[in-house]
Amino acid sequence: MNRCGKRVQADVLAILRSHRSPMSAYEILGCLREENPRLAPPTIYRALAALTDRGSVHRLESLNAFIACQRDRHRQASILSICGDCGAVEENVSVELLKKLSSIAGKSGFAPARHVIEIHGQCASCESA
Amino acid sequence: MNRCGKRVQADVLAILRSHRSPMSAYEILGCLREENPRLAPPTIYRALAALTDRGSVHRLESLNAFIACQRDRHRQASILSICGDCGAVEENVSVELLKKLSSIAGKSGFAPARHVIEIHGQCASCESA
DNA sequence: GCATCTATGTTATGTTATAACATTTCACAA
DNA sequence: TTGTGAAATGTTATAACATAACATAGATGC
Repeated sequence: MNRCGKRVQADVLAILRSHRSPMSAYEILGCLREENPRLAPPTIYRALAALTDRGSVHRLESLNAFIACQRDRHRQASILSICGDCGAVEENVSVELLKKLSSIAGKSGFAPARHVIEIHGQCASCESA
Repeated sequence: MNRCGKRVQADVLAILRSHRSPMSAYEILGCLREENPRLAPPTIYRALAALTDRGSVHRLESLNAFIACQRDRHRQASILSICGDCGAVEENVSVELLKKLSSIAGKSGFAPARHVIEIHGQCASCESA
């Protein structure tokens, strides 16, 4: 039974792509329940796990929320800038910064595996408003 | 009634300092309830909010957990390296990295206010083991 | 067909966090 | 000294986030 899982993943991704700002798993669940009222949290969380594994979706650790990847598939960690006013998230990638970060952590012998980089602040349009 | 609040904060900080690895709010609550069984979650969360505000405690966003600050008071954001094996957290500060990060986010006009930088991986001693 | 494997569905519950209101404490003035 | 108000804390309840554990359904190979 593989088709259904892919279906849920596609639905979750479509919903996330139609939003500029992050959504919680339960918000996504709410949307999908309009079509299929029997959907339960584990289904959503499984779909989100698959999507984040492949990099199509990013999890915002500091918000407990999710957003569709805004760039081409990249295996590098993203730098996610989160506007506290409008909720919009901007995604950047910087190999150079990740290198520097790894070297700072690596001074003590630490071996980095996953980077979480989130910046809270105000986006350009909210700031000028 | 100011003394009691400070008291709870001091107790929370003492417990966090006696642990090398992060603790969840409910783990802290469990410890403090041995002394005072009537403590409730909001009391702990209020103490943690005060402590994180002053920088004595850091919140690990990707773990929903807390750890005592390992350095002198610093107003800069920390780089927190989290060992997935033993749970130990190492704290680093790098003004240079924060500048670079701010400049990357700032290219689009984003104004950073709070940085969240966490690295999951393996610490030196777990790696060599 | 039927055994078995894996994905998915389903139920229940665990974990994290906070809203809303009650109570206590304390400062300070009448 | 007692009344009043402000601020901290206590208390109850519940919201929000996440997963364990088991049931069921389809696919695949025998």
